Amino acid sequence: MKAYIEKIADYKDKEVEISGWLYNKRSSGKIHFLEVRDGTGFIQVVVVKGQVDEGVFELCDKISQESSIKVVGNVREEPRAPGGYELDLKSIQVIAQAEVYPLQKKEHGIDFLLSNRHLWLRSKAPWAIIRIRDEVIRSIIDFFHSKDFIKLDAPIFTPSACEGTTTLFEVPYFDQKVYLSQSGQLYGEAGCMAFNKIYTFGPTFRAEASKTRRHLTEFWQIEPEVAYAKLDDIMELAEQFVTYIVQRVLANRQKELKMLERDVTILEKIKVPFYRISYSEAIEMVKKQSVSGGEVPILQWGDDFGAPQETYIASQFDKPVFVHRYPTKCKAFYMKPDPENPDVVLCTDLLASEGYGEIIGGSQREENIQALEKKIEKEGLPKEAHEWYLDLRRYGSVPHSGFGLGLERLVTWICGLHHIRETIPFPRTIDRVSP
RNA sequence: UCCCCGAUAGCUCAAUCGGCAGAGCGGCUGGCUGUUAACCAGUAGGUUGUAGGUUCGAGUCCUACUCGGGGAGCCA
Repeated sequence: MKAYIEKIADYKDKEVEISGWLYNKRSSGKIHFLEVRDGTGFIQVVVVKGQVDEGVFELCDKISQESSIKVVGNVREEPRAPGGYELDLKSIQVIAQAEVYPLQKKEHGIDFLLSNRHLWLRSKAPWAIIRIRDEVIRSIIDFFHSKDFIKLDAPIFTPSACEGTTTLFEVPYFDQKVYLSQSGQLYGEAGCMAFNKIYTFGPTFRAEASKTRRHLTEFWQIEPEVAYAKLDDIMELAEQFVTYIVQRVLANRQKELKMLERDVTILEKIKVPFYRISYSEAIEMVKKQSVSGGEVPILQWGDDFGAPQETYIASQFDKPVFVHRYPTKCKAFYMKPDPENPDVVLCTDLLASEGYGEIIGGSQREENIQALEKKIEKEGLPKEAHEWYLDLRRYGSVPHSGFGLGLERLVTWICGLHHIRETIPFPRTIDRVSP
């Protein structure tokens, strides 16, 4: 009976056939331990001399790492085996003997691993991370589906730059130039006027010359946009959203979190409501810390937070924290100023706990056409490019709000990783585009 | 774009004051009946990133370049 390792417990004391690859081999002369992976999991296969044909035993001694193999054997519960189950080998077929495999069980440098990313994906840590990423993606779709959001796919080719061209990738498009999308938001706003509740989910591109553990040039964004929603509504949506995803990963990817040695007690605390503080309160926190001898540089009201401030603020909380109402001058043109204080806008950033920093940025959008036109003019943005966007205010404008969540930053935090590049199958960074 | 660090065997790294380039892993050969990145013995494996300079002598010091890493700013 054909079986996948992921479901091996269902086949206890039965004979199964597993098609996979030889992950590792340990041998003691008259007993071989083959660690076999099939993509769905890892299992130890035992080959004892005398209990199998002499030819089978000899063959097992000669199979190289990562050779593709089919094994047939009996599934047995075994506490000494890494996965709790073991396969007693009956027969084995080598599909393709692998050449000497470049990746070893011992340590490797990051440059070597990234150059061999196509092979590195087979190793345990990348395998666990990408499976968690998949669970996050499934959770995102299920969450919005359960709330009757429509998935609206924003274009990847976009016409002339809406927010300036410095961080956009330019691509030739027949006899003109277009840019790779850096956000689906403006299209999402059009979508929410048509479908009320929508979300976009797709790759986005930023040509920022950023060289940090939090940046990729190609990354995936989820951007819900909701008609008639105010800032508070969107913060509630965001905390429910993040809570749902984290709890789903805890429920379905416990084994993978353990492989990554993630402290799940931290994740177990991720439940609504999250903390909420204003930008002004956050500035005060940083000041107070500095007065009592802290090392985080102090900021004046009106300055945007840098990495040290953001890390400090997030580290003061055991759950993610919303920082809302930033100074108007720090934020994008489409954000609506607070009617009670026009110096700040109705925006919110969600900072992940443990110093992982911003995972969500959102706001209530400016729905008044005059205010929006004034802002576009003031920031020197091309008016023609925004005409269709202004139409959304001309024809039945309503308050609306939305946010953007960076998939890879979320996965980095959930997995407790040091660097974002491990959360996407083939990372694109400023100086690496292959494999 | 700016600042800091690095490049030695297939991989991860040593090499004292400028004085014979070495270990583990991986490969190969052999041993081992419960291994967990198995272990033990033997063995092969080098244009020290590139180009130049100083020196009796350079992996080591100097200059430039290339590639990579870490951080800043900006952001998700």
